Formats: sequence, C-alpha cells, structure tokens
Amino acid sequence: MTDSTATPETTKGRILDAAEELFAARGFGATSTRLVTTTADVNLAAVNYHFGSKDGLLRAVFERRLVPLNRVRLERLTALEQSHDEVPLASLLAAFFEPALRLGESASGQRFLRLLGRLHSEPDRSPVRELFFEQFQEVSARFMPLLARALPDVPRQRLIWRVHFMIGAMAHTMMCSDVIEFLSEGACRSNDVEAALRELVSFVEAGLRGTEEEA
Amino acid sequence: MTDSTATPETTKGRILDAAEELFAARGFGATSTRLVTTTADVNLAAVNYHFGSKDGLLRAVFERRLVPLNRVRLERLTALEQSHDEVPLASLLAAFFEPALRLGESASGQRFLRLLGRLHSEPDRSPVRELFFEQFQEVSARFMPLLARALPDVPRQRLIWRVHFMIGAMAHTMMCSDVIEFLSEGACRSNDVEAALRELVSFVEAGLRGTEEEA
DNA sequence: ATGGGATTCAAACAAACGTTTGAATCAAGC
DNA sequence: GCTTGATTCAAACGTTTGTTTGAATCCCAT
Repeated sequence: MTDSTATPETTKGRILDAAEELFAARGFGATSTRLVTTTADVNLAAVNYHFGSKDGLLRAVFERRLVPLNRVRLERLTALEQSHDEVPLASLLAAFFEPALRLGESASGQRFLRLLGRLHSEPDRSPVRELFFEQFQEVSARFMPLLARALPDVPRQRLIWRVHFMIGAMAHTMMCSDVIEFLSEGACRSNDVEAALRELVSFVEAGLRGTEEEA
Repeated sequence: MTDSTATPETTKGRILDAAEELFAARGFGATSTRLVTTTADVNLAAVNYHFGSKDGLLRAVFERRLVPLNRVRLERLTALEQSHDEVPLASLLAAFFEPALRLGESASGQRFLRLLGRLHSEPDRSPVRELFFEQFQEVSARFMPLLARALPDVPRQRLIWRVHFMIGAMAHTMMCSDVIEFLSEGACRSNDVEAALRELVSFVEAGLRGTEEEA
C-alpha cells in the first residue's frame, strides 16, 4: 500500500495529479478516463485498477487534500484553545481561513481550490459531497462553540446566518481567481494570499459583529 | 419566433423546464439529451431542432432567467438614482440582492438558483460563462460607482475585495439551500427569503463599512 | 380544400464513454 | 532460478452519448 498523501512519482500519484488538474479545469463529468490516463502517461486500465472506478478516483483526489487541510484547522483551534481563555475573533477566523487560502500559494493547491469550488456541482447525493460534509462537520462542531463564545451578543439564529455568509465569502475567494481580477481590472491579484486573508478577516469580522445601530 | 421568456405549454418551453430541473439536480455533463426529452415528453430530436445543440440548450436555459433578472436589477438602480441624491447603502444592496433571492420563492426559481451556482463548474471558456460575464458586466458597471459613492471612506482596492466577498456571500446564499439547514440543524429555513435578505443586507453592510478601529 | 413551411417522429449514425479481460511484465523472497 | 503476487499492457466489451436524417404530420394562409 503506497502513501497516498505524498505524491511520489508512482502511477497512482501521477493519476491523482492529472485528474486534479483536469477535473479542476474542465469539470468531472466532462473529463474522460482516457484523457486522465493519457495526460498522466499511464495505461487506461490503471484508473480502475488503483481506484476501482472513476468515482473512486474523484473521491481519492478530494481525500488527498481535504483530510490534511481540516487536520491543520483542528490543530490550530486546539492551539488557540490552550493559549487563550477567550479566543479573539480574528484569531479564530484566521485559523479557519488561512489553511485553506494558503493552498492558493502553490500552483497545485490553486488547482485544488478551483476543484473544491466545483464540489457543489456534484449531484446532491454524490459520494464526494458526503465526504465533504463528513469532513466539514468535524471542523464546524469545534469551530461554532468558540465562535459563539467570541460573539456573545449575537443571537444564535442570526449567528448561523452570518456564518453561512462567511462560508460563502471564503468559498468564493478560494475558487474564483478570475472574478477579483475582473472586478478590479487587474488592480487586485488573486494569488496575493496575504491581502486576501487580511481583507477577508476584516470583512467577515465586521460582518459577524454587525452594525452598531441595531436592535 | 415564439416568446422565450414566458413558458407556454410549447415543446420549447417544456424542454427548457425539464432541462432546468435536471441540470440543476444532476449537473449539465451528467444529464443526457435523452433524459431531458423523455422528462419533457418530447421527441429526442427536438433539442437539436429548437436549440441547435445541447450547449445551445444550456445557454437558452440561462438566458431565459438571467436576462430578466438583471433587467430588474438595472430598473431598481435607475429608480434609486432618480429618487435619491445619495443612495443609501442598504437600498443599494437590496436592489442587488432582492431580485435574485426572490427567485427562491418559487420552486422553479429555486431550481434555477441552484443551477446558477453550478455555473462555475463550467469549463473556463464555456459559452455559458461568457453569457454570465457579459450580463454581469452591465450590472456591475452601474452598481460599482454608486457603491463607491456610498462608501467614500473605503479605499478603492479594499472596496473591490469587499465587493468580491459580498458576491460570494450572496452566491452561496442563492445556491446552497441545504447548508444553512445543516448548520442550524433546522432552525433556519433556506426558503425564508425575508430573513435571508434582512440578514444578508445587515451582514454585508457591516462588512463593507468595515471595523471601527482600522487605519 | 390545398399547398407549403414549420414541426414532430422513429430510426439510425459514428464516436466516445467507463469498465473488463487475460496475457505480459516486473520485483522480490526463498 | 524459479515461484508468487502485484502491476502494466493492448485490445475489446457493451452502453450511452450527441447528433443527423428523411419521411410523416401538423397548422394555417390562401
């Protein structure tokens, strides 16, 4: 059994790399097994041999990145809990955003982020969506209580809406590299992770706290 | 030439309805022409006869809803410009959000919103994405100057980032009907358009204005 | 009624799809 | 050096795909 988190120059790894790139660029349904194996320079049957099916390959592509990503998030939350009695909101947000946005620093990570955005295009009961929800539940179960404690004045139901908007802002930033450049006519660079992180934390923190003049 | 914005009980209209529903539920690539025509109860060749190709059908599905949606947005912006010297930020946001979120009130509009979210799953140079950008450019060209005037203290580059996050929050709200219910364990209803609009405007307004204590 | 353009129909098309097969090749262990 | 299990390979499997075709049918102006 080879290590599937690292990507040595094995058949399995080359398939994962090629699939990640092609799924991100063209979508899952529009990418054929043949194109994947041709790009990876391996035999056509290798996908079914190593991953069982095309669906199995998609799941493996996600699993390779998603599991380590959420592990880092959980580790950062643990570290914050141990070093603070009351975790500052900005630190909490950074723990959630930064590991994801940092993926955009490498070309391969950037590919994965675009692919992640396409997750929502999967049929509702797809095994990939289930993998995602399963992973996300673990993070949100740890994250939400800390967030609620950092924002004691925000009613629960309102907080949930705002977390929902927060996820939308983050997801959009993660995947849409071209929209920010379109909007700014080139003034904002999508691969400027520092700027994106700083601005995202600032925007979401203000949004979560809410306007001053509310009931 | 039949009216393509209304949906009379014609072959063309039945195909559009079926395609909208199926593309939204299963994705474009995973939906076959045969399934569309069977669901619409029309002959297989009707798709190619009326829309030229499967891609043409996809474009028509988007065009039918997207063009009227953005026309309503532009009309509301015009009305605001005529009734105010300085358009209030909240009114501006509502003019942008409300026409889109209101689509979620009807079952068919809700289907379309999910489909719209799947737009980003299209290949980067797909004709559907071009239709979307083309439509969006017209709205953002009118919207951005008004927004900049309502937020004179926010530097241009920062404003662009924040608009980007705003779009993400809105898009996520429009398409992800299930995530909010997952987060709230049923306490928040995704089809509660009034609540979604109120909370979204509140969140985004606070986020756009930014925190009090910034440089 | 009838001619004619628009539409619908059953049938077939070639191409591409995901997957399977069984033999060939490789890499170690004894 | 032979055996054994894992991997790779070319070839083919049966389906399904989007699209085309030409005849049949509908609809309406004349």
